[in-house]
Amino acid sequence: MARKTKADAQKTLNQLLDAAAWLFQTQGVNETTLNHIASRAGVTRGALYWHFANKDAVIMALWQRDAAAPHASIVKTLNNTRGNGREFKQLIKSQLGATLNDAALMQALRMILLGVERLENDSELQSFLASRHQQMRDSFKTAFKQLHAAGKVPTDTNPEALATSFWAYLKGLLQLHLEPYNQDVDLLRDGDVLLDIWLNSIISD
Amino acid sequence: MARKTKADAQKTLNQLLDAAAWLFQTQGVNETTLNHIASRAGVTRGALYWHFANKDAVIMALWQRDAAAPHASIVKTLNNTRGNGREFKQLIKSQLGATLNDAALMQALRMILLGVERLENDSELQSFLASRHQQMRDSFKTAFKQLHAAGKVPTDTNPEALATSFWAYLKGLLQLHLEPYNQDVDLLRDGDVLLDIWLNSIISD
DNA sequence: ATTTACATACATTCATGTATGTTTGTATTA
DNA sequence: TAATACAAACATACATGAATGTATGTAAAT
Repeated sequence: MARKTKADAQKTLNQLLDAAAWLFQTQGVNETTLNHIASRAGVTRGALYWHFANKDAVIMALWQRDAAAPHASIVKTLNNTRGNGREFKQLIKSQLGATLNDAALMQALRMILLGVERLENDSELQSFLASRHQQMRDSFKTAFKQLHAAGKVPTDTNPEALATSFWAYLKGLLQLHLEPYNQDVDLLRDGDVLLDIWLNSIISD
Repeated sequence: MARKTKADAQKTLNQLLDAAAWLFQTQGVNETTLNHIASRAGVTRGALYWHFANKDAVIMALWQRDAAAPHASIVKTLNNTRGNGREFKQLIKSQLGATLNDAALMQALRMILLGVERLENDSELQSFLASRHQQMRDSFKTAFKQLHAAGKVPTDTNPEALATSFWAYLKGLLQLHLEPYNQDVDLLRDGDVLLDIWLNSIISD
């Protein structure tokens, strides 16, 4: 009803994003309606439509707030990787640990890895997500090219294939971790072991 | 309008499933409505509701028709694996190839790997899919226990962890293959190479 | 005074589920 | 074997609810 101060408005915006993140995680993205989000944030859809154009905009804003910085950091780190095997392994494991412990980031990841189908949609969100995926894939490619040049990975294997392989492995692990199906996969507990299975078999120190 | 013979009814049932599979693949499961399915099958929702209780029932019927047999075959084969490394690798690669070339099965897989979010839903479909996942995971566990007992995998690593690792890898590869994001991952072309990266690094002949 | 930051109200569309109607295949009976 | 009853295999119609988007109202900050 009453107009809020600019700080208050920013606060409700964050409350909307918090509500969205929580709902996306607990009931899924597709099952979450704008009314759910607004209600849980203690406002009406009017407020939501003031801050966001639609649901896709909420999703992208969530990414910007919670995942953009960590994502950029990881990409940058990977791109700066020298061909040091031990360092790379350490880096991956610490980054995974940090990711798993960042609740907001994990919610964003869950959203991306599990929550978005949208094939033909050709929406802005679609290309938005595609570009983030591409950034990660590319940074892994350059990292593995470095390792390849330094002779830390089997030289008879295409470094791009290795990058694809590891990227698939990472996504698969996160998938298992996030899926409700199997409760026995817990990366917080077994992440290092599982990563080592791939890393130590492929990359030398 | 008119009543059909029993064979005709079975035909429309299959047409409904075909339509559902096509739509699930091209527009996604969540975006596909019962009306879409019925229209594409050349009938009305009345026919669909005659054959299926709801959308979940359609999904499960699709699995039964297209994926149940291959799935059971793979599970059985894995469970019967002796600790022969070379044989296991060959088996995996041939099974993946057969899977990729089975269009109907791939549609079902896409549905399962990409198309179903449904977390809290606690539906029959949810537990249905969970049980198939469990069957696959379990069969990989027994296979890797055999390989472990035969000394074909690093004996200092828990065979269950190896099974989880490979299962994650497989799911990740299929994910990359199916996702619209990256067109450059094609398992039909690179599947053997990518599988070998993991298999040859972990399993000895 | 004007614009911000919402709440409220409205219009519309769409998806689901169910109820009912209709035709014809099929079994039953005489 | 022909008439009849029943049920299968749908189509049609309806009732309902939910979600979206937009338009409008409004109180306070600036």
